[in-house]
Amino acid sequence: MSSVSIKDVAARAGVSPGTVSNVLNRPEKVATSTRSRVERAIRELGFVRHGSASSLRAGHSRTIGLSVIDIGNPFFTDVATGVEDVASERGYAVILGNSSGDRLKEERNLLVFAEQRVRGVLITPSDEDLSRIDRLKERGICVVFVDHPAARADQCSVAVNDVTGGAMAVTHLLEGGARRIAYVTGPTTIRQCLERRQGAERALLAAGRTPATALQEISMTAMTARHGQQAAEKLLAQGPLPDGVFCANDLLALGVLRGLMHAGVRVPADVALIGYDDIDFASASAVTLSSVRQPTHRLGQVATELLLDECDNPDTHAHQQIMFQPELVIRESTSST
Amino acid sequence: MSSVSIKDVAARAGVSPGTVSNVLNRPEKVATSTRSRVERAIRELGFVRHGSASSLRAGHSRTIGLSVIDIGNPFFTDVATGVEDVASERGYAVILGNSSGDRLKEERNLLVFAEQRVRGVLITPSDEDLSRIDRLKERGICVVFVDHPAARADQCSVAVNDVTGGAMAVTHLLEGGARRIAYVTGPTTIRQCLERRQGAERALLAAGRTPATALQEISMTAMTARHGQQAAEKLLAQGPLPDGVFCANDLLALGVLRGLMHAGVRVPADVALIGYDDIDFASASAVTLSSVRQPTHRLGQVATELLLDECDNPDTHAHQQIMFQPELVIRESTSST
DNA sequence: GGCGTTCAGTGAAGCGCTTCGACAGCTGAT
DNA sequence: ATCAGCTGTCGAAGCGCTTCACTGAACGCC
Repeated sequence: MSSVSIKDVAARAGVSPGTVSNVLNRPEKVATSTRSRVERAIRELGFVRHGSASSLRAGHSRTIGLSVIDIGNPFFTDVATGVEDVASERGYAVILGNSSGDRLKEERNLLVFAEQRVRGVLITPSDEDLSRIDRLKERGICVVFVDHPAARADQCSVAVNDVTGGAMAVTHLLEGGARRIAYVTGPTTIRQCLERRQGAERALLAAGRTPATALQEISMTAMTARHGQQAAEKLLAQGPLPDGVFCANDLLALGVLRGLMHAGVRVPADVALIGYDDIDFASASAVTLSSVRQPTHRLGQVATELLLDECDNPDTHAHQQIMFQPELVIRESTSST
Repeated sequence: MSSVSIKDVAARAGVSPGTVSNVLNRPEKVATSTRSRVERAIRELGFVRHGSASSLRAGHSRTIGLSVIDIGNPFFTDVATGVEDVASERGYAVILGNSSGDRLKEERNLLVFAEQRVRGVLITPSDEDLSRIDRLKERGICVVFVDHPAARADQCSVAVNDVTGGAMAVTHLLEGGARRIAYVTGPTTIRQCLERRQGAERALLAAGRTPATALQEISMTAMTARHGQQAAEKLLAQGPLPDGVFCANDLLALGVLRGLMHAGVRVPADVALIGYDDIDFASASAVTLSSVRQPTHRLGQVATELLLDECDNPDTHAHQQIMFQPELVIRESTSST
């Protein structure tokens, strides 16, 4: 059973193993008649190239590693499908690693990638210490950052501008007539949360407002719907309600929405509400949720293209730090009409 | 640069390459003092075992392939994390393949798996023609079905009982006092939709009702929130409202909820509503959604354990077709109190 | 002291593939 | 007739590892 090797194919086609390898890897070097003879033998024997042998000899594999923080998060899922699309189209396999934000797990994943001698790695780093990334590069493995702008010019990255996104959201609230705005966010150690807040402040300044007085921040320990509901309760308890609420992600926003509705607050009539990420469920809630959409799928595609370009053309490759722009999605929760 | 091989380690530790290999693979065969000397050399040189060379020689790799229908679906995402957990704990890498329900893409993924000589494959088959699965097994690659009960005894599988789930949901509606029940479903070609309906009918019969008159089916072309909302509009247009609605998934249910609320129908006071899958957002909606939860994460874990057992102990391994039971999750949308 | 036994470690063979220098056969220019 | 320049194919070397038959040394035991 099984294990048809290149030799068997060669014997059947009456050529040498080297020629079979040429058919596989540089078909243009082989005369048409020989080629079709070999191809027939391959089909007849059901030959499948042995990837390990191939990459052992060739010195590189046709796999890439993808290490993300949480594959359960729709954001990363979308990124992953983008990666998968491009990779599989180019004949690459994707090895998935989920770090759960755990430094140790991430390191273990990177080790697995190194053992598999992946061609390159796509990674959303789980923290700012990038020494382990350098170690990969010393090994000759290309690395592209995903959703993390590279600080260095010798490093590709793709990310989405969170400052712009925050500004868009708050500008939209202001244009809808909001005066006092609350920013419901997760842990302030998260870069995205911080930058979205910066954007919010920038929007207030641009509208001639003072962030210190016009913006109230509610920081929660996690970014789930449950925490959003708690945030709403906090808002309700704290005295006069803001008339616009910007949440650092949609889950928080859905929680806030639920909390406000339970208290009889009307959205958007009493309070306008906007989230971030535009997850599927933003358009499924009782009051559909305005949000800021990121080109997640494209993020994965472009990251993969950059990575494969860097691998295939190490000399001509120009490192790029690509920053995508988010997009405002207006729905019922901010449409006061 | 880089590329520290087993030979370099051997030279540094003053042993033969074979001994280094033993330290890596059968540490108990090596004297403690030698072992620690080798381990130090490994650390000092930053040696990383070459997976391709290893699996070429050993005849099998430490990777498994996971082919799912839609990694964007939270169901599969949860399964994937379960798989990843077990695999990475046992030192296996997971190669991800997304078929998007496309037969061709699935076949391409399986080819990639075969080239990588994965140890085994976990697959949610995208259709019922399983000949390509047999071809894999001829190659000596173990296969475990995920969310698809195997019809054959020589094949492992894990799945969740959809008939039971459907019955649970409808029994719950009946116990809450519902008399006329609507089943909002997706395309009737989907096995899950059919079986959940069978469960619904079984529950009605058990309660002494006639499915033909007590159950009204609304079949939509897709299972999204938008389609759910359309289903609600259909229900509203069709005359007397049912007093219980069972949806084949949560997205449909959220759409129905939204459609009913917009029309001023109170949930659960006027209509009780239950979904399926217990996605995160079920507990985040304006009226939290009762649902049927499946042990998705566990599904992935168990599937992987079965697979690795079959790989590691081909002789003693007993094929199993495991059927998990779903679990009822009661929330506001069915709590008439 | 000779003998079997166990324990540690050796080293060569070879997994299936790619690569590259060698070479045969041919064409067309000299 | 000779030769340079191709094109197409061959075949051996070797990628880094595991495996296994083997060698020595150490240790009782009669």
